[in-house]
Amino acid sequence: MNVEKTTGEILRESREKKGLLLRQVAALLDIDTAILSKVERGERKATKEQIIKLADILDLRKDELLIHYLSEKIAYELLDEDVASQTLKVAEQRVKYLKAHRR
Amino acid sequence: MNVEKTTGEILRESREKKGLLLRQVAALLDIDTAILSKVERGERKATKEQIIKLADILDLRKDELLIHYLSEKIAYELLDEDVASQTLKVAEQRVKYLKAHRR
DNA sequence: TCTAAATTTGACACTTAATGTCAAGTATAA
DNA sequence: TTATACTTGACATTAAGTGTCAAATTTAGA
Repeated sequence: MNVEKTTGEILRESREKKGLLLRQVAALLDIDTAILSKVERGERKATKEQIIKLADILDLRKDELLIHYLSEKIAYELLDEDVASQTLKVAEQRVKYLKAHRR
Repeated sequence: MNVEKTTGEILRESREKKGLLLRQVAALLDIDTAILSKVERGERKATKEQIIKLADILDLRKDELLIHYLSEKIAYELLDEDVASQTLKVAEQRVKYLKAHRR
């Protein structure tokens, strides 16, 4: 997983590679061009639903894009914590525990 | 790190061990008793500031409690994703990358 | 048991963050 | 140029987070 590119960069590159305009993709997402522009430049975050649609529109692997997007979101949430790495390790254990003990 | 207890359970146990009342701790946090009750029972999330104050009030290690709290928050955010574990692994790489390349 | 204190519950108010639109501005390229 | 694409910033709307209050319930001691 490429951790050096932002989700926005991936989206922009993919869109340009397909020769699509912001306007066109935004229309498919049913949002204003301005938002998509901001998403691609990292000024705004997309919603999960938009990411899923974008994967479809841009022929990207849905799971990969989702992991990219979610991990970026979480990384930014924790970036200012100096316990960030430990938190993520514990979070992994928690997820494992919670999924096993699903009520 | 104990991943089987919720943050709320830890807070309640610690408070009771000290013989403090909800009313008393809530007053120190400057919130209504109702909120603290809900936090301890997992019906509401505390804020980060409240967690830090609680560590002080209840003589808990601040970093440990914070990791507990943050990891729980993140685990719940991802619990419904079937890419949860992968996301957390990638998030770790991201944090490492972002911290190294801090602008 | 009685009853006072502690806790829980739910309706609601307030604030902040997220998500979006719009229109005017800037950049690009034919 | 000038038309098209993109960006910017002010603002509106909506959703989520955080809180209060008062009534209901539970708990524990006399």
